[in-house]
Amino acid sequence: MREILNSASQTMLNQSLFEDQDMSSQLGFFAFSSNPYNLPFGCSQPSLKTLTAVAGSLAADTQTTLSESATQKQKEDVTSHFGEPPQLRSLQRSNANLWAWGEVNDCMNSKKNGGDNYLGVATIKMKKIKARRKVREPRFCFKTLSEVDVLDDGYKWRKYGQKVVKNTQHPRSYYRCTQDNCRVKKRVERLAEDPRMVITTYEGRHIHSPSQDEDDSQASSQMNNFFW
DNA sequence: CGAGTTTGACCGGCGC
DNA sequence: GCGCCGGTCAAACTCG
Repeated sequence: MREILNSASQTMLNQSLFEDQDMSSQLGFFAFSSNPYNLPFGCSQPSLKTLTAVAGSLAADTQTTLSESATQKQKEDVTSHFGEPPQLRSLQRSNANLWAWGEVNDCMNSKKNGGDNYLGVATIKMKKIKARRKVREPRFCFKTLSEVDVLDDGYKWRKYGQKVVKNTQHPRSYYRCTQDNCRVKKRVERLAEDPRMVITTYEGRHIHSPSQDEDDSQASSQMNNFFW
């Protein structure tokens, strides 16, 4: 799995996917059908682009895919934005997974249906969020099948709050990076529809390398590149 | 004893 | 203006 992650990381770096402009203006999700290594991976709306790049590296191993319920328009939009790489075709054909573009729109505290204007809705939400908080750090959100809430991403986190969010059974936990001067936060909650799924949202950029055991140092370093 | 967690209080944005 | 809600604070508590 680490090799796959590293490969995906390199692919994304090569394609300069994580530009601030994209990250700060868009929000999305990237989902995996299983995560036996208990590692967070994947990201965000750069999603359309990222999805294409990362899924190309991961699909065979993790059965990652656009959901069957993705509308034809959504698939066409992906194709029109980024061509039709082999990876994307493989995603569209896969029957294995469950993540819907509609769910992408619904996931962040919204009960509204994403519908056809899936990007439009996400953009509107981000504008609302920006209006509410003047400074909004880049955010990544992804969904992972995991029994544990807090995924080991190589960084040290300190919990600073927990909140029961309306219409959800499971509390949302708030974490901050323990490193001095590092203002990265993450939120962890379980998906109401499927409590086996953990939704992790990162906000901000780490200004340091992950703290890791020696065995993992190389991999974690590349994980760092993968995310930020 | 220091680091991390828990949890009720508080704050600010938003909708009505 | 008021109430709701998500996010944060901070004191008390737990753990190693």
